[in-house]
Amino acid sequence: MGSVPETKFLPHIAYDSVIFGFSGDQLKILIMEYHNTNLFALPGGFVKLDEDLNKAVRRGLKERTGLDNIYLEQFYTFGSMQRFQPEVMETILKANGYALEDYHWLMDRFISVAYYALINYDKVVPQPDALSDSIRWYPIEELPPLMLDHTDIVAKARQTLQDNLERKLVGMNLLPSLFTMKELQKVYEAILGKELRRTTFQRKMLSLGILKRHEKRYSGKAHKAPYLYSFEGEA
Amino acid sequence: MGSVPETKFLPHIAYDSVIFGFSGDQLKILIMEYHNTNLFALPGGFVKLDEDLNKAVRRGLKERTGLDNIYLEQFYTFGSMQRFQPEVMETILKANGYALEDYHWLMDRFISVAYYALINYDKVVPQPDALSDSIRWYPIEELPPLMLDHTDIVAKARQTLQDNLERKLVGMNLLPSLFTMKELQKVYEAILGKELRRTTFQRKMLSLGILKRHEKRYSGKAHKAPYLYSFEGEA
DNA sequence: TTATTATTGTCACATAATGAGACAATAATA
DNA sequence: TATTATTGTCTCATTATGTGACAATAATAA
Repeated sequence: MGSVPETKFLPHIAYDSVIFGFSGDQLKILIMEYHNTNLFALPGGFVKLDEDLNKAVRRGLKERTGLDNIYLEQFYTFGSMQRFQPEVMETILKANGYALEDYHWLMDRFISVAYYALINYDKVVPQPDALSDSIRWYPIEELPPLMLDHTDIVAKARQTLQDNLERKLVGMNLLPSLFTMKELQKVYEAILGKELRRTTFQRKMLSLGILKRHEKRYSGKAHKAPYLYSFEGEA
Repeated sequence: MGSVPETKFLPHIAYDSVIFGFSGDQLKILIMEYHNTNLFALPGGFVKLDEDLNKAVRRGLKERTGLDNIYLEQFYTFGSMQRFQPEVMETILKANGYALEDYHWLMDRFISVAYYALINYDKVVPQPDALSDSIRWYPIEELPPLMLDHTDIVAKARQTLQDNLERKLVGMNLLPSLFTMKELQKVYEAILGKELRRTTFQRKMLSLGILKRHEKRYSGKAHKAPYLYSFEGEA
């Protein structure tokens, strides 16, 4: 759930986004907290009457992250009756001083189309919306209790990300344009939730032929400096 | 699009189903034709106000195929503005003698959640609905022109089926409970749209440890009879 | 200047998976 | 009894992956 409408939106249809970033060797996602409610939720929003669904999601992502051209993938649409809990939205609206009559459409049943996004953590300054007083990164393993079925949505996003890890070149979207092999490996490990063998991983990545090798990065540490890489087509 | 409402449905939300069957070494899907319109479409329907999305789809599938407990997977939600063509629905309603005023909600914009189903061809007697005079199997390679974005929906269904072929044990759902290795191979070939090596395929399938071998099938042909197999847990 | 340390890039070998063909077994027919 | 088409299995080559060894090297310590 997200911004309160000034224009008209399609009733009963929402989207939620699981926005992944990578920092400190951890996979993280953006979570919002609503004013004075102790309610945590995925960033989401609604679709304008004459707006493409995908466009609506990109619009919302742009508002929240400031980023265009994000890697974005729709992965599931949640439509069970269990997610219909009007008292939750009522709590949020009341806590923010909105009159229920004006926003009654928000307390109807919603079906939510869920997307995940992969972004470069360092490029983002998360922006809360009108109803939430904070939006910040949480390690995927240390999420607060989320409202409605948002915990399920996160779980399914992660599963999909794992399934797509080889098929689509997912790793690249979570890193800056130049990175070391070790950093890339850490991304894969964070997504899969398990450790990988260094030599096997390195051989595999190089054999794909999608990495371009650049000069070394001198880290200041007492050991051999690693090469920097970029993905072919970037940098 | 599908049955005309007697009870109330969620506005703006529809589902479409790509129902796969396998017959004559070909992958086929069920396509409806609307009365007197020359319009072809995927079987679909709407969600009751208090009904789970997934339940709604199973309900529709049961009506159309007579089958319960179908293998069913949601794969994408289509929400572009391009799919909003009220004149198409107008044509269908007029051709069926419905008053537009009574069904105006059908001419609104719809977002469609798409599912694919895998069923045993021989167990199905397709049932048309109130608006369509026919529903029948078409080989996936020989579809008539479909209305709206249904051609895209079919293409995405097939792509998803291919992607899932190894990860999920998809083949089993398209065959009767007893089948030969060659029949199983034909299913895989039809889904992938390419031929596979007999010996490699056979070795692979047997190594999975999910096939149970039964007595041979004597086909009456002048050659060695193949074993019949079932999937572990069935038959 | 030289040894030490941690990490990197690469190689070598073992094991597993897959591609490709050979061939015997066999059910019906000639 | 020979022939035919197809099946089940085997073998060998090729490719991919698991696992460890080892030299190269950037900074630090001696």
